[in-house]
Amino acid sequence: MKTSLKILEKYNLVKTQARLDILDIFTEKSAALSEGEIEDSLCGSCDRATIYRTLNLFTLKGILHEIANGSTIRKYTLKKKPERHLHFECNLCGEIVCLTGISLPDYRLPEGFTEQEAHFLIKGICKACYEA
Amino acid sequence: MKTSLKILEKYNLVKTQARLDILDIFTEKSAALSEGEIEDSLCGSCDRATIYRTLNLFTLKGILHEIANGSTIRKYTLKKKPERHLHFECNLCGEIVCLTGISLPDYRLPEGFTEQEAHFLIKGICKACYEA
DNA sequence: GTTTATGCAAATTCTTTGCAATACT
DNA sequence: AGTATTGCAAAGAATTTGCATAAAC
Repeated sequence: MKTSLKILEKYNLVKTQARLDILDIFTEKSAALSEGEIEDSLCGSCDRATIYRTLNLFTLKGILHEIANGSTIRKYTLKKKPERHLHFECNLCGEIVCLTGISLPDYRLPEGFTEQEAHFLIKGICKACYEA
Repeated sequence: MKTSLKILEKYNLVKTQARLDILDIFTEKSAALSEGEIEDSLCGSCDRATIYRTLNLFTLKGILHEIANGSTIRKYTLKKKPERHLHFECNLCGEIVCLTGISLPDYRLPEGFTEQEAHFLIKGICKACYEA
């Protein structure tokens, strides 16, 4: 069965075309995506409001994960385990990719602080842009 | 001489009241600030557009540093050395503070990737909220 | 006196919401 | 059939911009 369908079933969500289409994009692309990029990929087959509502729903359910980037445009990726991993945002092309396979730096929070999520973002020049 | 005045001189910027006032707030407060919070602090003595223009100018000049949080509201702090340090955002009160004094062991980026900035954001419950 | 910054208002961009129409179970 | 989702349009929030006025050098 298709991955996207499986995800909707796992989370007990109504299976609609919009949700399947949006999940398809995320399972195909490894980079983080914004609402606008999804809208472009779907070529108008799905309304902007629906995309926003779907992104919010998926984030709430834990299917997607919102990247802490320095911009006002929200970007999302499929949520992966382990939760704590590095993201790399290219200052030239703007792509945000997950750097899996890189061990995270270790740190200790001060007394009294409790960690719930960690967002590690490295900004710089990605391999593709460097070689271009 | 006042710190704010020194900063403007160091960066060769025209010394205006708005810039001094905004810098004063940053030197007094340790938490990251948004345009809205600065506007409130200034009680209308400075226009919204001016605050935005000033924040952008200071960021461009390297006086301020934009925090990579996951929200649509931009927050800034005075730029400190070392550039790579942890920020902690409280999920209850929303405050973002710099966790200086926490050492970040090294990590290695994959071949071909060049680092220009690192943004490490831990989200959770801050000490003040935990104790309240 | 010239250059640069500010204030105001309007425009842009990103995101959310109300509501009737449609799709899903 | 009944509930949940979508599309449309309008509203909202954050940020930027044009232009005349005011402040800084």
